Amino acid sequence: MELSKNFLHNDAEAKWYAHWTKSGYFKSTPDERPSYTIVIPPPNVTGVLHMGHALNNSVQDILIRRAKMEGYNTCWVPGTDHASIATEAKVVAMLRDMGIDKKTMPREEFLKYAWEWKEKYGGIILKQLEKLGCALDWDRTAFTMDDGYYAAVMRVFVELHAKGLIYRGVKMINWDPKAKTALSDEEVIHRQTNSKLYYVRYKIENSDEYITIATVRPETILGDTAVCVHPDDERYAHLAGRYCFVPLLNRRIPIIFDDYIDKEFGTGALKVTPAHDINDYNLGLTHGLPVVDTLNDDGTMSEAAQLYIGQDRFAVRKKIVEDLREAGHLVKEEEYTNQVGFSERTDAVIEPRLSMQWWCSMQELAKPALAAVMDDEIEFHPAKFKNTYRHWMGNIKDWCISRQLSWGQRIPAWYDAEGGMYVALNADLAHEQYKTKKPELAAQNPVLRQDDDVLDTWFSSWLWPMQVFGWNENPDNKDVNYYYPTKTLVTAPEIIFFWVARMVMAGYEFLGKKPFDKVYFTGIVRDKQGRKMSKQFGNSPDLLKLIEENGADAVRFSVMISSPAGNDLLFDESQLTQGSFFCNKMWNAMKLVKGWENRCDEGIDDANAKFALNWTEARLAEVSAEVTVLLKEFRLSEGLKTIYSLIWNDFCSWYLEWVKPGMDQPVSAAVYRQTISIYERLLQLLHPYMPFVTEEIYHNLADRAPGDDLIVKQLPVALVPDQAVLQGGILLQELITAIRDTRNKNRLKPKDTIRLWIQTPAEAYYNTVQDILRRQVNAEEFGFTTDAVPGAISIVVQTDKLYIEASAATIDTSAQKAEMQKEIEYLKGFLVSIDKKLGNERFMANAKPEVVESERKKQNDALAKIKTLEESLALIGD
RNA sequence: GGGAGCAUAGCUCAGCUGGUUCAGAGCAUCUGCCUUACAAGCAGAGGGUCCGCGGUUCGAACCCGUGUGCUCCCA
Repeated sequence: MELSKNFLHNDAEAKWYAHWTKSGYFKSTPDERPSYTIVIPPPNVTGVLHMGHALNNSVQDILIRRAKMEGYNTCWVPGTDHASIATEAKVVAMLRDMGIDKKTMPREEFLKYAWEWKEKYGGIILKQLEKLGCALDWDRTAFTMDDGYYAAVMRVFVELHAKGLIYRGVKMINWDPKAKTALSDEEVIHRQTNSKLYYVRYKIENSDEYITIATVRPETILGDTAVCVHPDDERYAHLAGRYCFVPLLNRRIPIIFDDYIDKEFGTGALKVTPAHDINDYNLGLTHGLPVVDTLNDDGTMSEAAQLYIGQDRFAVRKKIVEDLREAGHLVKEEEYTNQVGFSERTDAVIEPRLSMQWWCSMQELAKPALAAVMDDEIEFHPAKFKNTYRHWMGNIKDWCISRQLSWGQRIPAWYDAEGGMYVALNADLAHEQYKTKKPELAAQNPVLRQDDDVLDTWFSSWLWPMQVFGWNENPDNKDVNYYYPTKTLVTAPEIIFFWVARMVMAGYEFLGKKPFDKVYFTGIVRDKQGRKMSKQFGNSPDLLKLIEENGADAVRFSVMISSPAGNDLLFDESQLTQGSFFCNKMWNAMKLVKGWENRCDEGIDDANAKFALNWTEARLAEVSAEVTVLLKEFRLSEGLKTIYSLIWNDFCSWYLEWVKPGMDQPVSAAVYRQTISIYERLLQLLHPYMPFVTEEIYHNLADRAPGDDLIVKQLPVALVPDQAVLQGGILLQELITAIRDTRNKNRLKPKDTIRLWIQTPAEAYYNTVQDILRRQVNAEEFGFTTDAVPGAISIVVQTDKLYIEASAATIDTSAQKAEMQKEIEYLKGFLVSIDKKLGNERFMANAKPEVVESERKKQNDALAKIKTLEESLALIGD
């Protein structure tokens, strides 16, 4: 078979993903092996794959593939989230493009369109995960609006309601005037905004005096029902019991006193608008103020505002300032920065609004969920997020779960004509309740009206780790028992409250068990300038294009290599080239090794190659152990760096060069076989990170029996590396590098040969490596000496002396001397610091014995080396 | 306002339990090589006030305090 010059990622990716799927490697059914389960953070059904997903899903895929190799029965469950607000917005927009107004159609018809939209576009993001190579069990694909899932949400609602943990009530909520729905606190993003602070004066009743307030929202003046000052504020003490008038409306409102007021802010007088500010609302409750709701649900002024009715709040803000100015009520305005809440989904400015909504009481649910994380029954990685979690959980507020939308699980509450309410799993059961409660009226069989609202999407996704395994149908089923609790949740810190915390609550509340053992929080993907990648910014590259052009492995490599555990990663497209270069490097190494296949000779017993083999085996054992630890600690980026360096430096740059036969020379069959074996294990180590290229090369290295695929190959037992062998390898590398450096410094061309003489007490060692050494430094002659070689360049490696003779060299003895002197000086300084330490009583008394021992060793080594260097230096002459 | 985190080579970051063979990696830079696996490569090199200041310690990039700058979360 002719091998291509480079690794061709497009062919390999399509081929191997199809093969893995066909072979059923992604599928999982419970068996006798231990399970390793991950549920995907369900991406938004409206979404397309972006860099955040690439990171998140690469991490999950790495964990899953590694677990597979460790013998676990792995199950990675895919799925999507119905994303109430976002999806509804998309469908409404689609209808508008078709010339249809959502308001004109009944709910059922709208839902029909929504489902059509979902069927058509909802699977796109999952398809894209295939391109990334994700080993997902596609047969288990779940959706938060599936029938079974829907039923689970209903049950949870009804149960929590029965326990009194879900209730209906009027409270101040976050209103999104664009989506026309309530939002939870978590869906509001606070941003610092440049605003203006307007000073407006209110006339005092029966007086020529005015009281001046400061506000950033002058349009809410129309809803004012009091002016409030601090009881200790002497400026206003004389106004006790007095009234003033709302400008433009001349509504008579009281001046009230409350120590909530900050005397320093503005004028120390606050206008109170209970309908449109949470703090004002609370003041209103304390002081029994009326509530005047001056806004409609779309952010225009309501009838109650009396003025500007039907006009948008921001237009009115401008207008009312002009009108106040004209009427002589505007005292001054100044620049001011404040925090303004925006809708996470629509980016509309949030209106605090009093509204009847459904609430989930969180305090009780939070207790076990908080304890589980604090006690590390659920481990957070990195652990710093425990603080964030504790803080939120400790100050938890009730959760507004109703949304004024159509797309989502409709709230299972029914109302009768008299205002009675029946919460039940379905309409029939609601009717049953009605009949029991009002038998006389029920005889007429009236229609009960179902609540129009749907539930917050997170009220369904908090059941994700349970319900994807059919918890609602039977909490004791085989899948739940086998896969739950899941092993690791991989997600972004931004949804720690939205989702992670609530899943923990749901897990304990409904199943009595945690939903996952560990949570790994990835960083946020940022661009080169450090900005968070987002659609709005347009700084997120087209991931599918990146995969198409560079290959999925290169994309995964670039994302993982720059992704330190729990820290943000700065993504730079130039990192992609490093990934594809790496693929290519491995491809070429394969070509080299394959080239030996027909040059094998069973008769060759190559002692030097044996040294190389032993050393590489030891390195492989050493690094494998390191990688195991790194992966366990979620230090995936470091793991990848470690493997990268093992393959590129140790295997390609050292080992392959050491065992490479000369031109047209035969190669020892044993060396060939073991090289293949080593390469296989290297590929296996890398496979979780870069699945396609490794599988491709694995199959190119040798003919494989059906089912012998890298993805399912079990990791070999861990071996303990031989330290002496490792040291021998390091010495050899130092020798080679030192001699090459000397060659460079003396302007020897690569083709110029040298004669090499070694003065060492360890000749046996050199005998095992001399062929390698000679070839690597292009030495035509090699031998031992007990004395200095006149006219040769002398260098010291560790404590051995090397003499290099080269006819082509123009030897620069002064540079050589300078270098040696420099090193001697350094070593002497080093020695002084060690002597100081060893001579220090307190060091000797306090330091651990092994530290003292290592200092002694350092001392001896330094002394020996100084001695050698000084001897060499003396021989150089002038 | 409350909390968390970060500051190490030109850039991005490692550096676990304090111990000069520990100041490191990758990229970038410089020098020499088209050596038949790979120029998408090979070989070699240079580069740092470990943010400033103070302290603890026999010993500090690491621990403590403080200042400065930046980032994030919550209100």
